[in-house]
Amino acid sequence: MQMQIFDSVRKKKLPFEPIREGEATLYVCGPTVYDDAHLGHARSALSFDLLARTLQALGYRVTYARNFTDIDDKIIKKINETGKSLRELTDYYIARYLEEMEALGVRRPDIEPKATETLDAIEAMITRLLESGCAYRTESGDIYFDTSKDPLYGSISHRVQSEEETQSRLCELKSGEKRHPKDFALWKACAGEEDVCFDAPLGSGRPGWHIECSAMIEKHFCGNDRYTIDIHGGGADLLFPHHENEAAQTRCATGHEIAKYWMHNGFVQIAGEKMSKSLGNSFFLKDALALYPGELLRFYLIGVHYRNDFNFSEEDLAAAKKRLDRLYRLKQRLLPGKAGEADAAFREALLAAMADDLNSSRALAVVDEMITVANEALDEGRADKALRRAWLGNLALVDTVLGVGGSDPYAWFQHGIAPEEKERIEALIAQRNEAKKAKDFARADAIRDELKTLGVALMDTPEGTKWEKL
RNA sequence: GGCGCCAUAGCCAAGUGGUAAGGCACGGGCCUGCAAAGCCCUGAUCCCCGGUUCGAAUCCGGGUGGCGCCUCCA
Repeated sequence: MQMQIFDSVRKKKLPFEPIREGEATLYVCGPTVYDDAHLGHARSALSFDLLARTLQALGYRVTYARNFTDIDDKIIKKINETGKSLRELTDYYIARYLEEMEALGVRRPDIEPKATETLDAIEAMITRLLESGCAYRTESGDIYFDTSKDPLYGSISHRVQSEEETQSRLCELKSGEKRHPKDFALWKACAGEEDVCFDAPLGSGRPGWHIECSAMIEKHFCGNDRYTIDIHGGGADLLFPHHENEAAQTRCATGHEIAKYWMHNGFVQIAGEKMSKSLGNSFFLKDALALYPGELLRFYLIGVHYRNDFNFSEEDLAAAKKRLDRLYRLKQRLLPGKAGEADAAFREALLAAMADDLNSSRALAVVDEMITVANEALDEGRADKALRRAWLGNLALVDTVLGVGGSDPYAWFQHGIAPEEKERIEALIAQRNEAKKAKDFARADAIRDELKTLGVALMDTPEGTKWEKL
């Protein structure tokens, strides 16, 4: 099956033709670890988790890297505010990030490079840029990339600067500082006591943000003479200037393009507005995960195509919960039982949706239709062992490709119930069944109402009474 | 100011030239002691105007509305 990818530089869907047959190399811009992750970080991680899973399901050998920016102005600011060490602070947020991503079912990338562990490659790349004249040093000791040296600068974001803008801004530039408004720092000279500096042949200082990704990619991937990696991903806000700058650095330092395809995920919005740290309207994952199962958040978030904006709302989340419940009810009907091979037509439809630029929304519709067909056959008593095994196989495939539906259905419906509470609920259900047996329906209904006030819904089935936490 | 994205039933959301997937909610039905669950049935001509075409939600032009990038940002 042919994977189609929407390339955000060429702005169209293209067949994915990797640098090396049967392999796929992926690099995604990860978080700057100075604060808790929010739903936007989850969206990005989830989008590219789906990409990695899909490519794997299509038979590619995937090498996936996602970085941690662990040296940056904001991190330094926070260190100075809190009195913590750089490592203390960044290790803490990295651990939190990884925990939260795990709760969302995001698989760990193969490579998780940190800026502070890539200084050798960063310095090597800056040195090359200085030697080739693509970078220059200012009086203060900072090193800047000279965007005017790259004729292809702007080709990633399609941004062309107007002459006027360039002229007017140029006048404001102080002498001794950067030469052009679009030039950006590769290396920042040590700014004193409050700064975090590394000793380097370039002079004591620290790397700029953009150079780290280029250096990491060069360090961990080899590519061919035209591209270093197949796919570069990240949030839509990184297209400019971050990715433009990355591309320029790599182009000037190595003579080839950094990536063959670029993919950018849309934003998570709260009440129709972009959620961001600077706007102060962040919905942090730690708060979301305290309220909802990670798997539900995942299911909710992948219900919208990755390139569209996602508007978060509690109502929509509740609807997503009901939709996922349906999957787990089917699974409950099929268990205990062994999963066999997934149905060929189902597999084809699911993978076709995902291979089409990660159409997870369509993939979920395929799953819903499968659930309906299975329930229908089950209702009509024509579900033989082979069918049941295939359906469990389908659900296993959904778990592999989409990362949802892999939990135990009982655990799913009884999320957050304490053992003693569970005992009490089951005792009440036993009493109700006694009453039902004695045809004392008034008492049976009274017990059901009592359970309802505890947030427990009952379902009488041929296999006994099932219950769910609402 | 420059550049870009989006606008589909009450809500969420696929669909990128051939006469509108799926989910939630609503209503009706089957099933059930009654429910719940499950299944069946029921709903939109796709923001507005104009154009291209045998044919457009899908292409082009012009509006209106929302959002984003241009500074750190997933």
